[in-house]
Amino acid sequence: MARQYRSDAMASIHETMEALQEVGAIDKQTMREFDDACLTPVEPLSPEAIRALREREHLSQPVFARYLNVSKNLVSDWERGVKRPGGPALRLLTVIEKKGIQAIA
Amino acid sequence: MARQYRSDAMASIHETMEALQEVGAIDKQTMREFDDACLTPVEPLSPEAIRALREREHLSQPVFARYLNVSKNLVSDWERGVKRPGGPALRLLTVIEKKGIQAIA
DNA sequence: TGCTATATCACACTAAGTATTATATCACTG
DNA sequence: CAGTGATATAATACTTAGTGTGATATAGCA
Repeated sequence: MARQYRSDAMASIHETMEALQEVGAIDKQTMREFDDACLTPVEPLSPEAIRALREREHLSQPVFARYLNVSKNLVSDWERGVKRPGGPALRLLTVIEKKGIQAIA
Repeated sequence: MARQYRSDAMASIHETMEALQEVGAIDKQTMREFDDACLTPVEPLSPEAIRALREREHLSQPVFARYLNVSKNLVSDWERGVKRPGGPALRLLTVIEKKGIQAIA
């Protein structure tokens, strides 16, 4: 329950804020700062953390790779520490970590 | 309601399948094929489509960039057709297109 | 009048991500 | 037991996505 709370709350708050902004009740500046505060920070993931994440979802490397829309070799490289997931890839992994694979399926 | 149906159904079906597999009712092979069938395909996005997507969410380039965990210049490049979003970035954009920005917030 | 945010643009750089190929292991099956 | 297929690791070479810096132009707001 605690895991779901943050994102659900954020979703409804965001909708409310958007409505207020469209109606002119709050200015763009406030909306901008709100959006900034909304962001879930991304922290680097260790190779072990990536493997643990994939195995938590009961997925093989090839299937996991297709979920992320990357090549299967890249997942292998991530898990062996040969390469590090970058900007958008790191965001995807963070989303899966927080909300599960169904969030992006 | 139609927009939510597919992913919600997929989520619960996936949970059921996982439970069946853990209990040994279905084999890994079947699970693999099921996972494959689950994937939402990613189609390339035109520069205009990316811009339309961002504006639909009422986000500036810098804020949109922070949601995706990319630099603000890259979003500008995407929207002007200078660069094309690749593997993981394309998956992120597709998720936002189908489920909204709150899906990854 | 300035201040701030937005957006376009140029440029050089790093490394993420791709494709191909090969190998070893394990599970399933005829 | 041999054979097939999926998984995972591995090496290599290549392409380009993505970064960072800095400059410019514009529009809205105090």
